[in-house]
Amino acid sequence: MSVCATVYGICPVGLQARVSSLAARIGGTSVLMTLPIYARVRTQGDMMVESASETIRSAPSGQNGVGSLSGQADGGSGAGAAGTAGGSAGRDSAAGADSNGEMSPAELLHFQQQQALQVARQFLLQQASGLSSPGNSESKQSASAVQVPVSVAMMSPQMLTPQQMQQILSPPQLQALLQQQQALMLQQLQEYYKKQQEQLHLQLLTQQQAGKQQPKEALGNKQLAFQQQLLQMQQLQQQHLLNLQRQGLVSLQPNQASGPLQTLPQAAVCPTDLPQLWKGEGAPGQPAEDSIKQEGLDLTGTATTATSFASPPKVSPPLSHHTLPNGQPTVLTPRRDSSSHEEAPGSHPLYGHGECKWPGCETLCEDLGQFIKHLNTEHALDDRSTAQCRVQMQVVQQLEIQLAKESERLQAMMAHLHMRPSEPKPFSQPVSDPPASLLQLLHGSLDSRDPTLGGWSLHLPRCSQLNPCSSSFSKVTISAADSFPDGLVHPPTSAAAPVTPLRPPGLGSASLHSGGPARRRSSDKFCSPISSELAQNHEFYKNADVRPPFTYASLIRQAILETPDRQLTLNEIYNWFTRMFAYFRRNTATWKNAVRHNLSLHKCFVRVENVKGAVWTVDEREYQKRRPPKMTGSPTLVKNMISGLSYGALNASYQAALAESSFPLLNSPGMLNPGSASSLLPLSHDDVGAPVEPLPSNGSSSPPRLSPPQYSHQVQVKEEPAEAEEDRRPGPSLGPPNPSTTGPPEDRELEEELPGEELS
DNA sequence: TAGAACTTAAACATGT
DNA sequence: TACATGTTTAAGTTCT
Repeated sequence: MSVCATVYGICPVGLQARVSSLAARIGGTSVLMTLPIYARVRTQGDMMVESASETIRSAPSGQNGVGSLSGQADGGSGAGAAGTAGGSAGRDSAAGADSNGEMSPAELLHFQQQQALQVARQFLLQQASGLSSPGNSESKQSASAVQVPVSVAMMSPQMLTPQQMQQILSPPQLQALLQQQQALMLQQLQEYYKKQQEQLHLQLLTQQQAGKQQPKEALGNKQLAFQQQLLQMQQLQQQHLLNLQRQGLVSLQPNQASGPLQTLPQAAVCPTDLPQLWKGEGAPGQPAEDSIKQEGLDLTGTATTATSFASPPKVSPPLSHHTLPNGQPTVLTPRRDSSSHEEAPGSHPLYGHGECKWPGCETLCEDLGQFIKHLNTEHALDDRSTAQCRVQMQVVQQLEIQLAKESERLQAMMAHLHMRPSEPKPFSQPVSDPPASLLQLLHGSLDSRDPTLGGWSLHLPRCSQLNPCSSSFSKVTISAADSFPDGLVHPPTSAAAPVTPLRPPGLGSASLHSGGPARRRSSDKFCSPISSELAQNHEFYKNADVRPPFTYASLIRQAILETPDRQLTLNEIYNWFTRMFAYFRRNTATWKNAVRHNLSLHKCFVRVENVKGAVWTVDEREYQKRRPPKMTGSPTLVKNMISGLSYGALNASYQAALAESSFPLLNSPGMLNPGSASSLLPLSHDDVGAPVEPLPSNGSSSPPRLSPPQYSHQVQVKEEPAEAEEDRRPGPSLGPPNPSTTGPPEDRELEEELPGEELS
């Protein structure tokens, strides 16, 4: 049996130990884990984004942050060389950078875009004769401004961690949503990139006429700018693809790069002339032969690009390199993977598949040495290289901004669709994603292009940068094949079971800490419809060695309430635990003691002498009473708390909560009117989804001795001894209310004393 | 930081 | 005596 660990997810703190122990428990069994791909590694690209001018000086190879995914096993020599060159270039250009240092990124980008247009103009002027103008007709229709489709937001689920999404959505919903996202994204991506390319093409065409007066001298720089603009688009595309990958929409394994990836590039394939322009323009300093050399290879057919995109790296380097329509040295994920496989240690971030991956270059280099030579000659310190670095920075920055925006939009959408309007809290206080961490995640996205990361499995270690728990994660093997599009690993077992994430479905943020003892309290205490969750994920808990995200008390209660007569012997409770949860089948040592302990400790469990011995029942009133933590004061406070608690409940059992399409807590009169707890409905909210029989029938049908002792009055029979005991206990409880003097079971004592006022 | 809730472990008592 | 059951205490963790 495969073991599903509950460790994935953003576990704020302290899960590490748990994870470790869990990992230990899992032992030799196959482990499926869902890990949020919270890769967070600061790459050169990141740095560059952070400080533009600085980066130019120090990270000339920052383009890797976006483009080069090929292994950088050796980043040393080659990168070092490039770095040196670029570094000096940056230094030299520092003056230039400083000169326009006042320019904001947006302005800079605008300026660059204008530059690109001018370049295109000039370039077209120059090449007017040789360049056929295909797509004249099509160009007109795509004159709309370049917009990032809304769906882009869907591509950055990093904004919402998988956990958050899980908390918000039930597994089926989550899956459905993800599927929709996938379809929508792919579709929109296709349209988007098509538009982008068409627009660029249009720009070129339109400039053909307008730009005839432009002086040729500025051509070089403007070509560069245009190049950069194209690069931007390509990188955006890459980013989107990466996001897709992160979501699991795109397989992590190269050989799994199937449908989505294949369709995407196909659609994204640009008109053949565009790459030609890209190459044909040939950077001023770039040997014409280089550009010409490659034109013929990749730009000939889109079909080729499409196939090479998804196909394993066996494709000839040149071909594989033009997987992206733009003719850009694409580094799409499949290729990245392949790169990681193929590229020997002695690779360079700017060198892969026998090509120079400098933006727009793609010069074929037989070996690293030749590449280095090429790098030093063609991409040496000059204005062009510097500008390209600068643009690369801007690209990264823009991508981040864009991702942030779209991710926020996604959040808002999710909030709107799945959360109560009255509950903005869940998003206002995300589990782990304040705006800052949003950027971190965004960084992570970009970082994922870090060529040093051989594969996506490397997300694990990087997780540590977000969460201290990750070190444990790294011990666990993550199988990409096991990942579902929703980014979760679903329980390997029980095909019959609902699509449940590996993490106990009800495991929200709270259960992430489930390693920890008290984590579940919010879930179980506050109306998590444990019964419905158990009903829905019965198979999961039954088969997966996952600790249920409920407290012992809630589980015991559930066990008891599930029986017709609402009473169980201790042994039956044991049996229920073992029957329902694989976890308790394995870890027998402690939990039985804990069960007994809880039965004794909590006042809500009442021992009833029965014919066949002692049985345990639930005093629902007491159980409800103990739920709300100390709450005093104003109704608003209470309301706020309820709101917050409902989020906790959602965390704990988002699935069940959504299934019920309402927040039990909010709907529970008992909760809203704690004072009326005594008038609790026969079935608490927890029982909403439970297959509990009608009370009367149960009561009547149950053995005579003690009619359903579910409620206090019923329990009285057996409670007598208990009460008597309590009476005997440090007396004050019955005398003048003096909680402080109550005996050890404060639980019972205290609760007795603040029945109504507690929440009023 | 304190307190509450929870888990875990253990000692002890009682009954079978 | 061994085991199951039940009570109680204490320590530790996590969250609020």
